[in-house]
Amino acid sequence: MSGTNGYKTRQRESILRYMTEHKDSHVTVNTISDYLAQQGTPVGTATIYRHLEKLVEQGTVRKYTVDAATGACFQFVEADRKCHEHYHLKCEKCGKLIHLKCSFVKELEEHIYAEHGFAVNPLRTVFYGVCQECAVPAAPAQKEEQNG
Amino acid sequence: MSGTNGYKTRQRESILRYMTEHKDSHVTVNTISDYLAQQGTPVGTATIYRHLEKLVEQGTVRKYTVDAATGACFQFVEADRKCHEHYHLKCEKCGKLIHLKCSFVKELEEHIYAEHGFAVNPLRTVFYGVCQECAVPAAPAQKEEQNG
DNA sequence: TTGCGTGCAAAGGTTTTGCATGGCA
DNA sequence: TGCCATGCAAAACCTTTGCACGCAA
Repeated sequence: MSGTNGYKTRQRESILRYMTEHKDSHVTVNTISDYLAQQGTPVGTATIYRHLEKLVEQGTVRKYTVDAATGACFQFVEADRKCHEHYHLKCEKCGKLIHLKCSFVKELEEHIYAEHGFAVNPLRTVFYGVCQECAVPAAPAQKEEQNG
Repeated sequence: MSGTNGYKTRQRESILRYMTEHKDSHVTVNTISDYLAQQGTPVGTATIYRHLEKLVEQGTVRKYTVDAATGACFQFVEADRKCHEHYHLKCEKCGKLIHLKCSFVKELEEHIYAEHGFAVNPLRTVFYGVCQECAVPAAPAQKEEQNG
């Protein structure tokens, strides 16, 4: 984190560009790898992991580990946006990820810090539950797959 | 649940007993496997996974996937307790898991349901952040601890 | 030139699966 | 007896690591 943060390489550019161009979606290393390969600018898996690790440390990218078999999901984080007010809701049935922009959560965050001495990290915290569509009793999906 | 849920076997009893006796801590499959082996009642890894999977579906056990390398953590859930008001705070630095009993969170839960149409599942939701001890640069709490 | 960045492959880990056997009902 | 449960091992998966080479600075 001190000063210069690495060389400017083709691989780094490709990864960073991909992340910025997909800032609203959650992607896996596999997704990135496949995409870059199709674009004619393939990047080794290990390299992707190494870059993503640094980006997570910097706070440029946030990381979710939903499942060990599925692998980790990464999402680009804009420095300009108020990402500390930006939480996520993840539906346990359809796997959909919903962006939650809500001042109420911000209040809770302050409450937990003031009363419980715990500084919540919105970048990592995910609310699990059931979304509106999946809650409809007409279609009680029991065992759905986990997509992104 | 759908009627009879499997045979009553020694392995099943061992796993269930272990989970109920460790309801306050978070254990991995490896932990369970080692413990049962030491107790003289070894159970195959695959069997543990298969049982745990069913227990998670039933809601008897909750599952956390912190890291792909570390593996999933499982915790027994008591049906009697008001677990729907019981959230968890997990420190990203020392790994400590804190139980949060707070009416404010309950309010947020209702707000999200009413305003955003999303039914939060407290059994699965974990707030990530930094605990009081680790926030002080002088004395960080012990590492790698996963009880709670 | 210096030393980080990269890719390949192997190693490490957790989790799943196939199949023959064992045991509950 | 019928069929689920079990265990073993292999497979599948994501992720990390070692090493030789390439390339930015």
